[in-house]
Amino acid sequence: MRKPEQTKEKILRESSILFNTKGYKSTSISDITNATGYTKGAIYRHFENKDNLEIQAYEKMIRYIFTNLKTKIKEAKNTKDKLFIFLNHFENYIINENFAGGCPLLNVSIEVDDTNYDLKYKAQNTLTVFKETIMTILTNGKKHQQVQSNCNEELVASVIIASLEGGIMMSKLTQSEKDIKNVVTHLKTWIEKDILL
Amino acid sequence: MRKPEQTKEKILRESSILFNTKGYKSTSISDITNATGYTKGAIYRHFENKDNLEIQAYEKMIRYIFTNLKTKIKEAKNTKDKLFIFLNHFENYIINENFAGGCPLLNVSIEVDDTNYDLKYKAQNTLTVFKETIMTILTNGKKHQQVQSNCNEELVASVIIASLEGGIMMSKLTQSEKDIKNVVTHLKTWIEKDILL
DNA sequence: ATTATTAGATACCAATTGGTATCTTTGAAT
DNA sequence: ATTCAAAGATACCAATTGGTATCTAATAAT
Repeated sequence: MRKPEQTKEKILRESSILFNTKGYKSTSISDITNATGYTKGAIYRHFENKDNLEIQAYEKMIRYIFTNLKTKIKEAKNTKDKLFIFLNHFENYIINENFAGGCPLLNVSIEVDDTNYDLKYKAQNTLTVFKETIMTILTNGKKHQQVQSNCNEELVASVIIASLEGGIMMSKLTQSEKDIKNVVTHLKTWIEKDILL
Repeated sequence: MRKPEQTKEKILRESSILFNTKGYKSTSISDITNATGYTKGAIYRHFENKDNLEIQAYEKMIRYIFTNLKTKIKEAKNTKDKLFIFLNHFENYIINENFAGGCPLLNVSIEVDDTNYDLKYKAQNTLTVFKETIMTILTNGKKHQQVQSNCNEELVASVIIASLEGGIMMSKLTQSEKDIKNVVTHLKTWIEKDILL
């Protein structure tokens, strides 16, 4: 009962967890063979090399995240709900058990240097999409008279994402939900007071 | 003309740069011999093992940072100046050329897992000191009627540090000062409006 | 000047790394 | 039932890893 598609999926699934917890460079091929039960032969049949596996694993994580996030945001009716869904999503990197290792974007951003060209490029793209997601919510909010007209979308996007990512870093380090919760609490008050109408 | 003290200093100096740019795990002993011009023999005479070198290098960076930061904060007369010095310090991780690799705390926090016990402990301690620095400024500010009496010091400390670290991550990734500047701009307005009296 | 000590260089080590070539097994098509 | 391409296992490879043992050279004490 051989199912090559399932094999590739399992390799991607297990290596994603390893990459996002141990780190990309620190995860060896043999770590992945141990986790999956497959051998090198199986891995190198489905992936050109380790770099390629890293990129596909990262893309799979991000695709999963955005799929979830975008549908939830679409379902939300007003600007406030949409923004709060965004906040809750990041809070979940710490609160929710099945996001082992925290935010994939944060992890890759810190780990990559100029030698990891492709992975860095993917992460840059992720950040752009995150920022644009928030900016679009705010711009649409303005149109529907739900956001203050003097709101600087780009600045707000920077601030929201930065706070959340930093909060995740702090909470992961201290193994406590305290900091990310402080951040989310503050962002919610700030949004209601200074951004929404 | 052999100066063992200087040798150790040079090894620490060069490896600090490598650890903070390439990453701790990704920096090999031979990277360090190349950078310093010394050989393995010299390194292992001064440092028990690589883990120990990593820790001493991290501690040296943090000690340097806190020494600078604390004197500057002490020199500042009022709460606002003290807090702004803190912000400017983090902004410098991106703006200033001689902070290659960004914030050592952020880098270590993301890289370590449970196997890097000592380094993780050091980073946890760094974060605590950062938070306490801000909280002390705020508490003293309250005493001198410069900070609003309902200010939640712990929350403000979380938010300031999280935003700054996240901003650094974003600016490092995009190789642009935009995000960290957005964050600092916002924090300054927020502090003046909602924290100071 | 000789000696003792220590700093640093050299030469090695086993283990692990990513990667490849080859072999065996599986399952679908004939 | 046989054939055949593809999936995955096995066995290898050179390069690199952190680490050690040993050797040489430099300095300080005598």
